[in-house]
Amino acid sequence: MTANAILGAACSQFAEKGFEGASLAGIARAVGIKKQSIATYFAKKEDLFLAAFHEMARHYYEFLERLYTEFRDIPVEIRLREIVYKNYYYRMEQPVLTAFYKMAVQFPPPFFRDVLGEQIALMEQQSAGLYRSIFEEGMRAGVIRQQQADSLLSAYYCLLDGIAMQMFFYSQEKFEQRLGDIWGIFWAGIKQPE
Amino acid sequence: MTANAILGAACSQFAEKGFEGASLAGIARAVGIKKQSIATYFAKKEDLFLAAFHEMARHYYEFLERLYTEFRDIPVEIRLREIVYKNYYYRMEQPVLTAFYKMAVQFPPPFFRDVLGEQIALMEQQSAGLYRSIFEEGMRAGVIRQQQADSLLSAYYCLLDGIAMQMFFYSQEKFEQRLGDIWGIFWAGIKQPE
DNA sequence: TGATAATTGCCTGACGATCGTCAGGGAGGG
DNA sequence: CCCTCCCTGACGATCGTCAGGCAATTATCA
Repeated sequence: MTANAILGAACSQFAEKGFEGASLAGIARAVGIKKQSIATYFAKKEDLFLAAFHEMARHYYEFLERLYTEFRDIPVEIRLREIVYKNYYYRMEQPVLTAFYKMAVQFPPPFFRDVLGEQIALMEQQSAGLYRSIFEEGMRAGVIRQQQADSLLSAYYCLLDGIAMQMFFYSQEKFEQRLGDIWGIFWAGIKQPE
Repeated sequence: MTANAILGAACSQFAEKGFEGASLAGIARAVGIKKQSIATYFAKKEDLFLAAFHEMARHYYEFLERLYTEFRDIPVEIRLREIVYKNYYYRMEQPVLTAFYKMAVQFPPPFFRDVLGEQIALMEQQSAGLYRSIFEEGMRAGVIRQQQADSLLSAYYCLLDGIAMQMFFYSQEKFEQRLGDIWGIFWAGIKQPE
C-alpha cells in the first residue's frame, strides 16, 4: 500500500539524485500525497533511506536464492556463466534498485557511512557461500584449475562489478556482445587447460 | 589560484554529495570566501560542474600520457599489468578525482546527461588507442592468444572498472592481495598457452 | 446490536534554515 | 579611470520537521 509506494518512489529518487538531492516533496509527489504524510510511516528521512536499503537488499537476496535453486544441477561452467548473465539481466530489469545500490554503496550519506561496511560484508557473505561452493565443485571435478577459492571469488566479484559499472555506458545489444567476450576471457582464465 | 581552489573544493563536494547535494556555500567555505564570490569565475553552478569535469579528465589524460611514455619498451605482459596497477595507484592517490568521476558518470545531473555519452566515448577513445596497440603487439609477438582486439579491450575495461568499484570496499593491503589474484586470472585468460 | 471511544491515514499551516542567483558596492593595482 | 576580485544585502523557492485537525475505520463496551 502507501508505505510500499513511498519506498518505491524513495528508491527511485535516491538512486537518481542521492540522499541529499532527493526531496521528500518529490517522493510524496510521485506517490500522490503530501510530504508531511510520509512521516506517518517514516519519521525521518534517514529512516526512509534505511528502509529502502533493506528493501533493496531483501529483493536481491530473493533473486540470489532463486538463482541458487534454479541452477543446482547443471555443469559448473554453464552455471557460473548463467549467474553472470542472470545478474546482468536482473540489473537490466531492476535499474532503479541497481542504481540505488550503487548510489548507497559508493556515495553513502554521512549517517550511513558507519554501517555501510557491515552491510556490504553481509551482502557479500550471503553470495560468497553460494559462489564458493560452485568453484570448489569445479575444482573437484577438474573443470577449474586448482587454486585458492578466494582468488576465484575476488576475480568473480570484480567481473560482476565491472559489468555492473559498464552496462549503462553502451546500448543493450552492443553490451551483450561485450559480455560474451568478457565471459570468454574470464573462463579461459580459470578453467583447467585441456 | 582562487579559481583553482574553487575547482578543487567543487570536485570534492560534488564527489561527496552529488551535484544537487553539494552547495555553493559549502564550496565557498572550503575555499575561504563567500558563495557569491564564486560567480566571479563560474557564473552558474552548472558551469562549475562542467569545469570540474574537464579538469578531472585533463588530469587523468596527463596521467595516461605519462604511463604511455614510461612503459614503452617493456614486455607486454608486464606493461599491461603495470597499467592495471598504476591505474589503481592513481585512484588511490586521487580519491577525490576518482570519486568525482564515478559520481559524474553514474549519477550525472540532468543537464549533463545529454553530453555524458560523448564525454565517455572521448575518454575511452583516448585510452583505447594506447591499449589496443599493446594487445596487437602482444598477439604479433605470440604472447597473447589470437583474438579480436575489441574483445581484449572489453575485458580490460571491465577489469579496470571492477577494480575501481571494489577498491574502496576493502583495506589497502587486503585489496592489493585481491588485485594480484584478479590480474593472474585475467592474464591466464588472454595469454598464449605454452 | 448500537453507541461510543480509540486508532489510523492523510491533511493544512507554519517554523527556521538553506538553496542558487541577482544587484550593487568598495578596495587596490594597472 | 577602469578592471579585477571579493564583499554585503536581499530575493523567492525549497528544504526537513513540528504541531495540530479531521474524516474514516476499527475496537470496546453497554
